[in-house]
Parts: sequence; structure tokens; C-alpha cells
Amino acid sequence: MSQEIQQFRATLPINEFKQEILKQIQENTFIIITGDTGSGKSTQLPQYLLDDEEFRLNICQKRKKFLEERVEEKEQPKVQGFLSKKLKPFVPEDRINSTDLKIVVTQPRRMAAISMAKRVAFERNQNLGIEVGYSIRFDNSTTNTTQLRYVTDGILVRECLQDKDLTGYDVVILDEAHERSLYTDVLFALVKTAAKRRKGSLKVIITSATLNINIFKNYFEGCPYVKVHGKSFPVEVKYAEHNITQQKRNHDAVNAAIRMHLHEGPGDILVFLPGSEDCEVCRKFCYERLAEVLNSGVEVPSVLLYTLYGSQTSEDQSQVFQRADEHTRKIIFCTNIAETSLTIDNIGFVVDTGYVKQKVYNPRTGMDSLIIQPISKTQAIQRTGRAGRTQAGKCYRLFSKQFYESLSEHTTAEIMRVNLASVMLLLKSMGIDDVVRFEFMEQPTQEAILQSLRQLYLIQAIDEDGQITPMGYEMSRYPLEPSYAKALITSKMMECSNEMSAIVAILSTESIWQRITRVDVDGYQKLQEIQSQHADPAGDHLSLLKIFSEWKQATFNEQFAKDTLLNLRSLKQADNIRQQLQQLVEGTSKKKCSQFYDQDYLYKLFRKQKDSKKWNINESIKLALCSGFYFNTARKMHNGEDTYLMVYPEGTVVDTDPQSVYTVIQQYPETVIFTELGGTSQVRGVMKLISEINIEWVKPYFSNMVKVDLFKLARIEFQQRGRDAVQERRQKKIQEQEKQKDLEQKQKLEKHQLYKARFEQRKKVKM
DNA sequence: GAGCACTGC
Repeated sequence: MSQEIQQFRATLPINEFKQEILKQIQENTFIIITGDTGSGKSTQLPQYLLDDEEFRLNICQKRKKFLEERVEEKEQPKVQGFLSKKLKPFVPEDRINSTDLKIVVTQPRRMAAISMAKRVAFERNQNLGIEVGYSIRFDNSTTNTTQLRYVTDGILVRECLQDKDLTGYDVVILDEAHERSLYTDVLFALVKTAAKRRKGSLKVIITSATLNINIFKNYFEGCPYVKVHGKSFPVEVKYAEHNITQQKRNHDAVNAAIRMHLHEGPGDILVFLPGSEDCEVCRKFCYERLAEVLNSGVEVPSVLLYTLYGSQTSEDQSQVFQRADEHTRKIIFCTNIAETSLTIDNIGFVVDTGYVKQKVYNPRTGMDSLIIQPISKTQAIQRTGRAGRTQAGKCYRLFSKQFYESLSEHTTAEIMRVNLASVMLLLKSMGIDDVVRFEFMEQPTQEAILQSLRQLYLIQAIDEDGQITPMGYEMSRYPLEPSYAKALITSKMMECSNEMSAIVAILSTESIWQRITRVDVDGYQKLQEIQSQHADPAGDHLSLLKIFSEWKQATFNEQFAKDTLLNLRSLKQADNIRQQLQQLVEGTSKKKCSQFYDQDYLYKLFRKQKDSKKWNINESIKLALCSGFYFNTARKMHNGEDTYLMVYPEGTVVDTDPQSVYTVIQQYPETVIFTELGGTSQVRGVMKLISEINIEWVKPYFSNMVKVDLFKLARIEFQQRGRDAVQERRQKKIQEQEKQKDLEQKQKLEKHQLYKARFEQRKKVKM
């Protein structure tokens, strides 16, 4: 067996580059390895290092030197909170003399971490956890002896909180770095600073798909890169003559798929669409079209139609992966999920509509909107590649070559499109104060940073000088958005933390209700009936808690979940998270917190009210929610029942979510708070997850919100020394933007001329 | 006048 494995390992494309890679790693701190999937880099690279005796001894020596010097320096973190006990500097005594090489490999997805650890353990003929293991949230297979750990990127970020020099590792491999998840972007910055402090005793390897390596090279100071070829087949790309309109998108996609089915050789067809509803609509339409073709007397070879998207049950998803018989072709209508997360074998053809749904965060309004957008070139190439994994393939793009040229080079990194409050709090809790100047690989907008600081200040995670508070330290322990962490900590003080940890856990998962589309009329009506039966006029948060508790009381019954149209997968996940949160809440000291809460208006209110007869636990839960979300207060406008006016920013009008219990029971309270603002129009927000409150509870906080001194908060006066540098960067950015603008203008003009020429030509023909 | 892509601690 092991000989077989050795032979297999030798055939992997990366094997040819083994010596070169090892040489570069010896000589450099940072190294980039590019190569497409199938090159074997994720599984082989760490093994090359593990098996290289010289490398191991060399790096252990360097590590020993570094740790001895650091212990002598008695380095302390810059600021220390009195609430958090975990912030003592990490001095791993046993690491000083250890001759074990420790490697960590980060993955953007949990499944990838597990399967790679299993694969490598298998290749080394070992049980999982001895030498090789994985660690993901809620699931850890590693022990003290584990030398190679596959982890999700979020896990390594959490580990950085306790050990910012990453002294527990000798090598960090950031795998699939081109995907640029929020945590990989944070890790780039953390790992870069750690490696510099470690003076050559920490090696950093970044692996990425072949594209956009320049941005990595710039960030890691022109470090060397090794290019490894993958195993893939050529894919022929065809463009449509004209771009499709939104109305005709599904129509054209189905026709393209049918044309391929009738005229092409073997190989399944993958059709990329923006949304799950599009998938269902297309499947239905495809059946109808195929029936029409059949009726017209054309012979149609046997075919199976599937859909594939994230909110399906895993049973529905697994059907797609079952093999059809030799003479039957599969057509799969899918969303972005098939772009990277799920890989289907035997795809020979791809139809690409050129669009995705993407979440965009607007820092000014604090609103998340889900918008249909054109894909990036990188995405188009990725989608195309899905046709060339097992055979030479074809990709039909439902847009013109010009449209492709006009697409942006890369997908906008996540860090550029999310609320940065938790990232900023993370940095502050690690002693990085000057977040405005913090060097990310790609700089988020100043506005986004300032708005997140504002939010952190409003929930007292940082003080008016931008310095992290003990409360902020406490919040950073929780794997939650800071506002949820605040609500949870407050709930401990207000004696309702069991309830709050359940609520927050439910909100951390996808909907606990089954997703039923409007196409399913009966199901949709039934869902609405059940929802109204369980609706609690106290609000969405308490209604969710109620249904969750009922499921728990029914002893986690599967049938109960089915009957009440609940999503069992989300329920189980929510309960898992609830347990984790409860453990964290136990670690929060009520006594120490009271130093803060004794001054707190909401807490005083709680103390005053809690002995009165009218008071019940629901009120406490709502007060705790207010402590994290009071800036999301809205009051009813009387021109339209479900239209509300936010207290801040002034003049912001918001609607009620049609899914909210208040829409279901058709009662709209005077004053509400909400925990999420969303929508699809970017113009007007929709309040999601709403609870009725008493305006008197939050009134004393309103003046805070108006007089936030962002200048002070951002510690701008601390930056005088570095002002020139900032100015220079800003200038450069403006120049780049202008260049980009010019380019776009030029492209627009060219496009216009092209259309004009075509129009003239057609006119001529008609004449 | 609104209905939801994908991850992750």
C-alpha cells in the first residue's frame, strides 16, 4: 500500500518543484506558491517540510534563540484589561527546547480542513490526531503531539489573540489565499507582523491560484514565487454576440443548455445562475422546453435535470453527485456554490450567465444589501475551469467579448464589503491601536473604519480616545459581532443569559425555518400559518426563542421539526453554538463587570424594576438587547403602518421585513429596535429581527450618538508623524482611481462607437 | 412597496 502511495505522490505536478520550493523556503521568510487545483500543493507541501531533517533542525534552532531572547526581554502586551485573564503573554516553555516542527495550514472551509487532514494522515499511514490533525469550530482532532494542523482560517485568528507571535508554530501556510476571506485578509496582516518579530524563525507560505499574485508580491515585499502547474484540460470559450437582458437571462440559459445537450458529445452541463429561485425557475422551464422539442419530432437523448444551491437540504444536494447511467446527461442549474465550494465530477460543459448575487455593506447607513452584479474576470475563469477537470470541455458565456473585457479584474475582497466592527475590536484587543493606519493588504475605506469605530464607541468597547476598554476586551472573547457580545454580557448581569445565548445562537445560523419559495403555494401558506401561531407580540427575538425552546422541550424531536416546518440542520447548529456561548458567559465575571455596570443607565433601570410585579424576564432580555443595539432604534411613522423612522442617522426611513412577526400579526408597535438592516434596493432599508421596546429605556443614549468625535476616536492626532506616508498613499490611490476612470471612459466610448456602427449598418441594410 | 449568494469563529 505505502509503495502505491509513494508512486502516486511522485506523479503529482508539485513533485517536480520539491527541491526548488525547499531551497526558497530555507532562504526566505515569505514565499508564494501558485498553482491550480490538482497540483497537490495543499497535501504535499507540508509533508516535504516534515520530512526534511535539515530544515527542521535549522528552524528549531532559530526558534530557540528567539524565544530565549524574548523571555529575557520579558515582553508584555502594550495594554492589558483587568477583565480578561487570557491576555497574559504566551510563554511556551516547552517550545524553547522542542525539536518538533509545528506546521499550521489554514483553509477557508471546514470540509476542506477535515478532508485534507484525513488524506495526509492516510498517506503517512497514521491515525488522525497523532502527527496530523484538524481543528475547526466544535471539532478538534489535534493533540499536543500533533505536528501538522489543518485549521479553518478563523481558528488561527482566534489563536493569534492569545499568542500574537504565533510561537506555537514554525511554519504557517495560508492555503487558497486568492479566495480572500475576511479572516485570511486579517491573517495576512497578523502573520506579516509576527514573522517580522520572529526574526526568521517563522516561515510563511502563501498558496494561491495562478491569478492576482502581484498584489501578494507587493504586500510581502517582492518575495519569491514558485509556479506549479495543475492537472486540467483545455476548455474552449465561446461568447454570445449580444449581452443578455435580465428578463431573458433564464430563458437564454436554458436554451443554451438544451442546444449543448442536443449537439455536443458526452459530459454533464453546469449552468451558473445568480439565485436559488432562478435555479428552480430554469429547471421548470427546461422541462417545458424539452417537451416542446420532443413534440416537434426532434429526437432528445435521455437527460436528468437538477438544481444545486446552499439552502437546500443535504439530501437534495447529494442527489446531484449520484452518477447517472452512461447514456444519460445531467444538466445542473446552480448558484455560486459550484464555483469553489462543491466540485462535481464529469462536467464537460459550462453555461455562464455572468452574474452573481453579492452582499454589499454601506457603512454610511449600516445597511447590508444583496444585489445582482456582474462577475469578475477571475470568477468567469474559475467557472470556465469547472468544465475541464476530467475532460476537454466547452464554456458558453452568455455575454459578449466586450462585456468580458469590461469586467473588473478580481472579485472585491470580503474585507472591503463588510461591517468592520469585529475586525477593529480584534486588532485593538491585540494591542494594535492605530487601526486607521494599520497595513492591510487592501485598505478598507476610511469611512468604513470610522463607522466601525463609532459603533464600538457607542457600545463602550472603546473610549472617546479610541482606546479599548475592559468591556471591549471582554467582548473580544466572544466569536460574535461586538453588539451581540455586548447584549450577551449585559444579559449575564440582568439574569437572562440562558435565554440570550439561545437567541444569539439562533441569529448566528441561517434561518431556523425551512426555506419555502413562493412557487410552492400550499407550503408557503402553511408556513405562514405556523409562524403566526408561534408569533409573540414581544418581537422576533422572543418568537424565535419560543419556537426553539419548544423544539428542545420536544426533546430535539425530528418529527416535531418536520411538522412545524423547521430546519433541523440549523436547529442543531444553533444548539451547538448556544452551548459554546454559555461556556463563555460562565467565564465572564459578574463581580468584575459590575465596576462597569454600576454606572450604566440600563442596568440601573433593571435593578429598579426587577422586583416590581409587572416585570418579567422578557423585559430583561429586551433591555440587554438595547445595550448592544440602541443605535438601531426606530419609531413608527403614521403615514404608513409598517414604515419607521430611525433615530439616527437623522431622516432615515426604514420598512418592516415581510418575514417579521409584526408583519405576520399585522400589528406595528410605536418604538422598536432591530438587530439587522437589509434590503435589495440600496435606497431604502428593511428592518430585520425586530422587537418592541419602551422609548424611555434608550432616550438617555440618543445624545451620545450625535456628539461622537470621530477625529479623536480615530486617534488622528496620534498620527502626525506618519502623516506624509498617509498622504503619499492617498495620492497614489487617487492617481490609480483616476487612471481606472480614464480606462473605463475609454472602454465606454469604444463600446458606444461599436453600437453606433452596428446601428448604421443595420440602417443601411434596411434601406 | 420586498422575498436571500457563499463562507467562518
